[in-house]
Amino acid sequence: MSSPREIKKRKTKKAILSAAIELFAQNGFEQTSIAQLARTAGVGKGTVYSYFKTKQDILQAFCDDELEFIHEQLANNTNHQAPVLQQLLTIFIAEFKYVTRNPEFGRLYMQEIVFPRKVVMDKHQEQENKYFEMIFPILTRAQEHGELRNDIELHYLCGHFFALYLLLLHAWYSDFVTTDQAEESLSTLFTQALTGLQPSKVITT
Amino acid sequence: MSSPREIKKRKTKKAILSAAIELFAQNGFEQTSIAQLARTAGVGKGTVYSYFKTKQDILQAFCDDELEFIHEQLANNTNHQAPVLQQLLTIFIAEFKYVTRNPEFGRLYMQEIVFPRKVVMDKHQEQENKYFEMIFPILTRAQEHGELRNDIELHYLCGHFFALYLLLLHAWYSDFVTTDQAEESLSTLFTQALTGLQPSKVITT
DNA sequence: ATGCAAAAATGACCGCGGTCATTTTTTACC
DNA sequence: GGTAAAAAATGACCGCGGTCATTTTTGCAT
Repeated sequence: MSSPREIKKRKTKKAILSAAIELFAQNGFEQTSIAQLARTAGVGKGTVYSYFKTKQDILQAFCDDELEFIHEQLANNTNHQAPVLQQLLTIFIAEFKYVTRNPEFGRLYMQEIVFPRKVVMDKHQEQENKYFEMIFPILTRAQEHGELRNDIELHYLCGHFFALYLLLLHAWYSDFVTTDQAEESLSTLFTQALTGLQPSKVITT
Repeated sequence: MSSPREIKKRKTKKAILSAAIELFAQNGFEQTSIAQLARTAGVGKGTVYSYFKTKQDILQAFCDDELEFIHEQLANNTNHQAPVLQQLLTIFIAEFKYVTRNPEFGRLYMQEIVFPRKVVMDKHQEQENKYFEMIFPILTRAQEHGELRNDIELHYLCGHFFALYLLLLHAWYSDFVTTDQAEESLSTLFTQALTGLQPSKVITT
């Protein structure tokens, strides 16, 4: 699998991605043309399109890589003894910070993640599974510890928290909450979701 | 406000929107060019852009109008005595059905609603307020009836349900749930959100 | 080394969304 | 009705994302 051909291809792909990172960061996504990107990467315009289907895909590939790195970081540094609320907050806020660091990238990235085109579904499924793999263990442990109901399917449980994370991002992009307020808001939402939206008629211990 | 000029402008705008509806429905959004749209509407290409900032805005205007109509319909036909779960389900499923009828439109529409560009923020705020105006009364009544906790701010309460609605759309666009399963899934999610994700140590009545 | 087929790179080319200087239409005033 | 200023309509034009027939490079058998 490491024929000289493959090696060169990988190098070219890296070159394109490096050029993309540099130019996107410097001039923004929309303001960077493929021609310019190709020139910076030292390849022809057509070459770019033999490595990436669309301009979007270039951004997607970059963001996916970065996020994967962050997830690995988190996975290794998570305190599995901490309350589930704390663990999830840490993960989602880290992701939030990353996604909103460059609002333009984040917007385009999330648009594609949440409402994917059929074209990129395969990549998307794969990414989603990685996501589950990160969250599921935390939720399972929490279920075992009695922190979470175990009559709720893991996908649903995961969905609730993901949904609130999406809500936070929506609120941020709509200027309802600032970056400073993000953690507090998400914490409130998570807590409310845990305790339930309807009044409990009795005292909870 | 009804000077002959205004009247003609409205007529032109209608013509453009009508052409858009026809062509978008017939050939899809991406496959419809502004030149073609302008020809069908019987105006010049530039004229289209003096009525709408971007191609996206045309779709947005169309969807907004339609959804407003649906909301009015619902507002008049809602049974305010029904359980809050039922009322919310009716509204969100109606909206879901509409948004997913044409997956391509729905995707582009939701992408813009959930992660708006700064450019269209004004329109967006306005739309969001209309949304609150529809949901708030239901939630307030539910709070008064003791169906919902009244120590949760209305925006947050609204957010929880909206978040789960977004999750449903995400799941649908990711092929996790089919249209048939939508209502059941959303019902499950809403119920879980109401009762809470953590075990209640006691009996709820 | 040489020839040759497969793979990779290329840039001219296309139709598109969007702009803007110019033209056409409308309005208001005498 | 004449006319000048304001408003609206227009399409040639631009740079873009994306395609594809052609050229260049590569890997391999001789």
